Amino acid sequence: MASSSVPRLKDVAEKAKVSVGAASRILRGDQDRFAQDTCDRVLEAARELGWRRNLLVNGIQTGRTQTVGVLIPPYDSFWVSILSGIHTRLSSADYLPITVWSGDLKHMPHFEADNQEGFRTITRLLDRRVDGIIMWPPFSLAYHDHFPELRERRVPVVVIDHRTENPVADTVVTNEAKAAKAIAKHILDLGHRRVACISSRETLAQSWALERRTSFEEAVTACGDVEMKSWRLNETGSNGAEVAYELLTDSLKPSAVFAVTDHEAAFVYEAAHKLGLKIPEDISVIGFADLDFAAQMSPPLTTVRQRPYEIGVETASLVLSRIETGEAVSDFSTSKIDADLVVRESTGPAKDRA
Amino acid sequence: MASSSVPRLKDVAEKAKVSVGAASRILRGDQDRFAQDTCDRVLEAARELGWRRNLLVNGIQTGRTQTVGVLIPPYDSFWVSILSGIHTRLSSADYLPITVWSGDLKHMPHFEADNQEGFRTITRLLDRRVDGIIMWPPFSLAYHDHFPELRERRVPVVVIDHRTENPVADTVVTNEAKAAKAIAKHILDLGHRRVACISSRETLAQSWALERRTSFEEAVTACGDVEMKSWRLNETGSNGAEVAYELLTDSLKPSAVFAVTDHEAAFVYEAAHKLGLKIPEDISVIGFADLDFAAQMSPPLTTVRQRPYEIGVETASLVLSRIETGEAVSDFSTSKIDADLVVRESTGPAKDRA
DNA sequence: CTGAAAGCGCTTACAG
DNA sequence: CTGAAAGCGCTTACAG
Repeated sequence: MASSSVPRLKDVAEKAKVSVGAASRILRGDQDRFAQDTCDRVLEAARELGWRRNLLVNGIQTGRTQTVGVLIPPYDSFWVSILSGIHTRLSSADYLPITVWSGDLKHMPHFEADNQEGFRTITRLLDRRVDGIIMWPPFSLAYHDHFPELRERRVPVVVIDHRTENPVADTVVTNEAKAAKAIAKHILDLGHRRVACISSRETLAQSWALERRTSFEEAVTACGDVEMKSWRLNETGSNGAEVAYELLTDSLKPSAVFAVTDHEAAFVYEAAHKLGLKIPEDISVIGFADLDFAAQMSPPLTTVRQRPYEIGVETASLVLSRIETGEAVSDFSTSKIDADLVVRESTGPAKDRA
Repeated sequence: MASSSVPRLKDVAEKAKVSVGAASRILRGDQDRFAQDTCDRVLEAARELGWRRNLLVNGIQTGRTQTVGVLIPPYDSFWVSILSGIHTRLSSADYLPITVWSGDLKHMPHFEADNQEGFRTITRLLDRRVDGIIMWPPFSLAYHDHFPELRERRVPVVVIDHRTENPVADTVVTNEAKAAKAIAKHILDLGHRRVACISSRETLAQSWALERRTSFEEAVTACGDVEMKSWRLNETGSNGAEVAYELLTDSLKPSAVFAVTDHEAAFVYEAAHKLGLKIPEDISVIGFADLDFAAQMSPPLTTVRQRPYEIGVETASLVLSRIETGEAVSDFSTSKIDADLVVRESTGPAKDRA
């Protein structure tokens, strides 16, 4: 039957017949300094009124809001798991994430359409005084562009899957080189010597794709007698099916294809189906990420299982420790998380060794 | 080269040689009352210092933080699209979502393990003074349980896909009855007369499943000469494959199965495959939701496409308008969003009409 | 046209 | 052991 909606500390203090200061101290646990009896009265009053500290006040007093801005959309199961790791880790430290992503998820490329827009989004978060920010590649670009203005806010930023020449933030990535070697070994061990790679668009926001492809190329060509050739999608990423088709019908006549993510692997499946090529009898296909649909494909896709949940946890831990330290950093760190080859049924021995 | 990290209004005022009050008014756009020259100085100073209003202060002064708590995990593509709709709508009103979900997404049932935990989560949001809350069913249960304590906070709550006898919040749901009729009509038109339904667990948090199944049963049995029987999963939802198997081998010998979501439909596919039953030749299967994998199944699944993005937008609009109005509501509303039958290849004519 | 003052809800030295 | 006062960053009647 309380008439005022939200009880103030003043109400508690009055009810317990103590000063606001005393009430504040007692409710913060500073109980040694007060008479048992006083403490009881205050605690009881607070309970009865249902008083809860206004965390916003803490925010303006300490400069810490215990919130972290998270600029990652649930693009696919990889990013969803990353988000899961972030949320869990943040939650365990009693931090809350504030997430921003607008636009229909079906048209994800929009997320990188406009660095100006990205900057505005980052600014909105900063206006809310988030203690730190975690972002995926497209926003990292916007951040990089506006770094001079943003740096003065001294808000730690951790970026996932995005590396640049002059890093302006801590970074967490998958250990691409190591994974590439494992894939190359798997393919070469099966006897494949004509190898294709289908990459994604390799836009600025996809430095991971660039690195993944080149790491793979290096690892494969380290073995002398291999022919290999790489393809990539167009600017908008709309021609996956065509590129896959082109690749399979190329004069190289590849017996194995490495797709930079499972998404591209799906295009290869599609094209192979159209061409009447059997997987893995005619063509071996290997993906990357182990997205939720990979095991369901027919045949089940051989791929590299990244550790998105771990990436999320690691990323969150990194921001939290940067927040903790509170110092402006100049030497940004890079954490590399391993990934594991998962051999399923889309890869098999090369029939010919022409 | 600013030495102090974040500029205060005081700094701006000093730089522009005006009082803090004047600076505040000018920066809020109250420029008519001030000399053009003064305005320019203040605006310029603010720009140079990179001053940005501390939104937390607004929060404590007005009692409005322009944030909405969102208790929805990205469980599957249905919920992801809902989140997308919510984020977009909220963003357009310059509100920001604060999302909470912990626990590994792989073990989603945890979300409903503990209403006490759910209550604590809601409380954490409230402590941050969110202006409103949107939640999915498992949290709705926690909210319902603790409604008496929570009501005093006067924070509007909108619940998705959860209906109870005594609603304690506005609700947005799919128009189950209408969808059920469309499905029933489709199945009956194809000549099926022995119909099975596989529901989910139908826990308290799955009132939608209960309603969906019963709506379907009603719609089907409205046609006189039909035999129908329903199954549902066990408490933990772990026996989908077995239930599907059981259903297909039941003495009913159903020629069509309606699965309460595409997830259950996938179990039916699996069981049919094991039994050597062809879809749709031997058994027609129809799902619900049109999840991201539905069109990829073989054969592509006939299902009901819900409108999650629209549900998200509608839900967000509802909280926003409740926040706007600011009054405690007693007559909670229920919005029903339509869903559309998508006929693909998993349903076909009944061969026999025994 | 502009400033001084009180206030939002709470915390924390500083007195007593 | 407890209270009065100043302060966090900003806003807004109220004076002048």
